[in-house]
Amino acid sequence: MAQKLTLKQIAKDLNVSISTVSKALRDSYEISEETRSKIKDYAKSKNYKPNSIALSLKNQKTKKIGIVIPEIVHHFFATVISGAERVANENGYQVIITVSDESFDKEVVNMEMLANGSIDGFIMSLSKETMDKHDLHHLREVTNQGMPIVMFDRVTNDIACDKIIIDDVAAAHSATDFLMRKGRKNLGLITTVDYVSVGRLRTQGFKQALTERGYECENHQVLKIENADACENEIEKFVVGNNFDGILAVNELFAVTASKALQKHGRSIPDDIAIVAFTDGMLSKYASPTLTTIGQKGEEMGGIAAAKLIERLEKKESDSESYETVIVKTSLIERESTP
Amino acid sequence: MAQKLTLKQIAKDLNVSISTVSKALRDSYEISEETRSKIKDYAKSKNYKPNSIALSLKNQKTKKIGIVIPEIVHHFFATVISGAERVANENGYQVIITVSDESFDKEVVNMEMLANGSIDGFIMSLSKETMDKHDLHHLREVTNQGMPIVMFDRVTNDIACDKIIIDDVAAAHSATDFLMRKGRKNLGLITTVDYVSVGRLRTQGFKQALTERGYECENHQVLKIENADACENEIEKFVVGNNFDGILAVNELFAVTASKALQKHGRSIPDDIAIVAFTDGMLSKYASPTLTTIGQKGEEMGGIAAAKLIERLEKKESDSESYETVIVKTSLIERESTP
DNA sequence: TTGTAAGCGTTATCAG
DNA sequence: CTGATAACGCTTACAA
Repeated sequence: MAQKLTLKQIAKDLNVSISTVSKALRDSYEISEETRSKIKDYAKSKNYKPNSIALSLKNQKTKKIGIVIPEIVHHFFATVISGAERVANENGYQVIITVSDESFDKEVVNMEMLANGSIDGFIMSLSKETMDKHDLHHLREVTNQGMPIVMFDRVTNDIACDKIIIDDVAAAHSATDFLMRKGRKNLGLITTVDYVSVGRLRTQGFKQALTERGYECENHQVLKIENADACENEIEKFVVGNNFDGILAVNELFAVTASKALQKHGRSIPDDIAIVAFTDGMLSKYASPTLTTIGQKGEEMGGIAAAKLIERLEKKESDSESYETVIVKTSLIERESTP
Repeated sequence: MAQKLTLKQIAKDLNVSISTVSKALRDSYEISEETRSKIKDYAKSKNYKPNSIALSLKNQKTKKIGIVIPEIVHHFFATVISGAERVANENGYQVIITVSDESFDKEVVNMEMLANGSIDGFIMSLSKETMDKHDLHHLREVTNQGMPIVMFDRVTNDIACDKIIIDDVAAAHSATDFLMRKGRKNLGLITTVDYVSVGRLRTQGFKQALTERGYECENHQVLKIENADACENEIEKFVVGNNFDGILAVNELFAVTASKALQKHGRSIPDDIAIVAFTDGMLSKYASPTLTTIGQKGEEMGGIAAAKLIERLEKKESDSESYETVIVKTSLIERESTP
């Protein structure tokens, strides 16, 4: 069990000073060709790798990015991580993941742990509880220290930072429009409670599309789900008890649940009732019938978030205190659940 | 943008020495009640948090665990991360995630990066390519340095480390048995190529169960999928072209694909043909019909892996060079795809 | 009770 | 061309 090789050890083994070793390995012109290659050969043969912790301390940067998400066992967030990880790696960064479990307290604790020098910046999506309480002191503390944050999906305008979102209003609007163009007139929306920003915005887009076409959007056409784990009965009652010919759902889970409930009651999809869902994940592709979805481009959002963050980390600080909001285009992926 | 607070800064602000501050904050008996509370109050008011990088360097331990997995957008691996992250956090550790994308080279690079002091130990599942080439030098290098590895799911016996697996042979055996007890006589297996350890072992369990009951397992009863991204046609041909009344699939994706192909050809599930799949994920719960599965307990495996690793990290080194293999019990979750 | 100094592994500055 | 020294932030003998 060979001890980890350090500059000191190499210096001792080769009877030179530590700084000579350091310089030789970094190809300094100050070191003679001879010693340089002697040292480099030795280092290579022993597979020397500089200690990244020491470098972090010295350089005051860790080359690590903290990702804070509400959940990891969730297709959308997993794709975001995937995209962020890829771009981070391409730029010599690594990602540290923490999960808030939709809890404000866990979000605070996780961010405090990471902010103590472990990382250079954050990529995050707010927990439900944080959005509900709207307590953002932990985020302010981080930005006040000069540590940049890039938010995605569930964001807030009350923190100075870059944001990566999809245009939820427009996407919901165009999906609703799509259903109406297919001749559907009685539309139902299955969404989340309003404090979840994406749910609220999608609801807004849905309603806008309806009123623009002169439909009134009665309250009973919108179902707001508080707890996704126990939504089955609610959704069944909603879709079966109303005379819809089209459904828009803000995520796959709500959509599949609705689809199954409808089929159980003998309704045919898409003939009797069409379904469009947000989030293009596994369920949509493999449900029966397959679901028409609005792709959320998680991979892309994650990649952009990482790129933005790294860009900010690497440019001379102090300049450009202007933050940007990137809106990632969504696209409708038509499958069997719409005619 | 307040600069990050350090001991040095506190010492200067309060006109004491750095070590006095350090000791006071750690409640050393050496420091007088008065200075101690003065320092602690000040630190608290300014929200001082020790720099974790400096601590890592000093203590030669990072309190970080590296997780190396083949894929992250994959329900099973996501659950493993979730379990590992939870247990790690409970013990004051954080997790750094890297993804090999099933590539040997990426696995090597990722592990080398992390092994340079960034983490205290690894939790990992081998990439397909690594299993295929069976080149394990990067793993040996890590263990030779005295850095522990805990492997899960896709493991090898050629590295001295703890392992967390399910009993794939037994699970496949009992699932096959289950189908036979339901009166099914013509069974098909959809599995992966043999170098993926779990695929090989599950195939073995399947065959064992058949021969024990006196069936011969002809080759055409086993379909080995090389590339999961393009398996649709292969699976369709296999399940439709043979006269099966039962199918065992080594993952959900193969199972759902088979299910849809069969339904397309007018076969009824489970009446004409029953299906059992490994991995209890989203697809199984929401497919039509819902799938009977063998739960793989990813969350539990991740938790055990983290616990084992942390246990090894925190016990006096040198002792106990004996490694353990934990076999996590699986359970059959019966749903609509079996009678 | 407080402070000084060495050390963790690096790099950078400056002296020899 | 090579080496000693300080610094990054923290802990801990040891000195005062």
